Amino acid sequence: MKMSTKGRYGLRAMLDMAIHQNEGPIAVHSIAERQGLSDRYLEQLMVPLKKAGLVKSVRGPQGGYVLAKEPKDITVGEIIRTLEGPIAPVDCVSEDYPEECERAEYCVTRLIWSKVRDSIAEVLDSFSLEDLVQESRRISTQNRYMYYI
Amino acid sequence: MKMSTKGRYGLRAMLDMAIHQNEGPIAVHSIAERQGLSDRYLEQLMVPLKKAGLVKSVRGPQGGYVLAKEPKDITVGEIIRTLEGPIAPVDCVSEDYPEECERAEYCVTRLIWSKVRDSIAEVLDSFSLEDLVQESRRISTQNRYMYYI
DNA sequence: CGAAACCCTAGCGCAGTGCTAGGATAAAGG
DNA sequence: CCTTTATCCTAGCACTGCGCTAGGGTTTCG
Repeated sequence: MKMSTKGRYGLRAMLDMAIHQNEGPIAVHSIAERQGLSDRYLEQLMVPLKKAGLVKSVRGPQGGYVLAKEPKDITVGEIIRTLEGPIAPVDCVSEDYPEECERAEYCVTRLIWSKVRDSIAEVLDSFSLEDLVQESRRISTQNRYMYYI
Repeated sequence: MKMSTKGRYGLRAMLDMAIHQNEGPIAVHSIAERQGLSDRYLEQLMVPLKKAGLVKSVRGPQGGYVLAKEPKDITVGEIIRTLEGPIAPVDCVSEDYPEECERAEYCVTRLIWSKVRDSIAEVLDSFSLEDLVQESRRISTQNRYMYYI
């Protein structure tokens, strides 16, 4: 039941972009530097994010990535699903195309997994990037007006 | 964010034992047969369950495993934690010994992960084996009094 | 004594993770 | 035009854990 670095790094990158939203396109290497991540690896995570319509890219010098929507319209759930796939503690209760076994109809444990899935989704969908930016500001102003993520 | 077969098979085995609780010690191979699992593999899952005090073993012929507590006193959460380890979508919010990085204090995304952890734990801890047995009976009586899991 | 069960350890193929690497392509600035 | 700066695209690779299989050893009942 572990989240991979894809979801974690991706969320941090998206939050970083939301915080620096008014600074024009942001290069991957500058996000990676601030976040202490490999830029070549982070680069790869931007591909699905772009495909999903969460970010837009600008090529060439002074290029980089921009959020494709307002932070308030991007939920954590969207980001995680884009990078980690549909939420599913087990395949038979996947949000997309659950691979139900022949016992599914009578499966009691399956009820548990679907409740777990829903509770995870509920948390992830209840937070927008905007919420995280505000929370970040709140924490940071308590610490010499520095932005930490 | 996937549960491994350890937790899934283990929970099914425990539920199977709860359903056949009044039949004395239950051999691993009979559980495996009913559940369609490899008995040698299931055998290995019994080791941590025994260590955790969830089941007791009886050796020799007519031996097998018995629940060490009443089904109502065994939660799904206990079983899953025993087989999958502490609940933790990421290591820095593990229930046991979170490996906090130096940014933990100011980390906004960490707040999300801790809420995810809590919501998972809340679901898993709210169900006992007794609950599942009853649910199983309810479903099964709708289907010719057969026990499905 | 022998069969039936639990117990213990080792190994192994497979898939996914978390990168690194080498380039190709586009665009802005001189 | 040409260099620089960035995104884009593909490949590969070490490592880890998963999901078993296998070969025994040990206890206990009839």
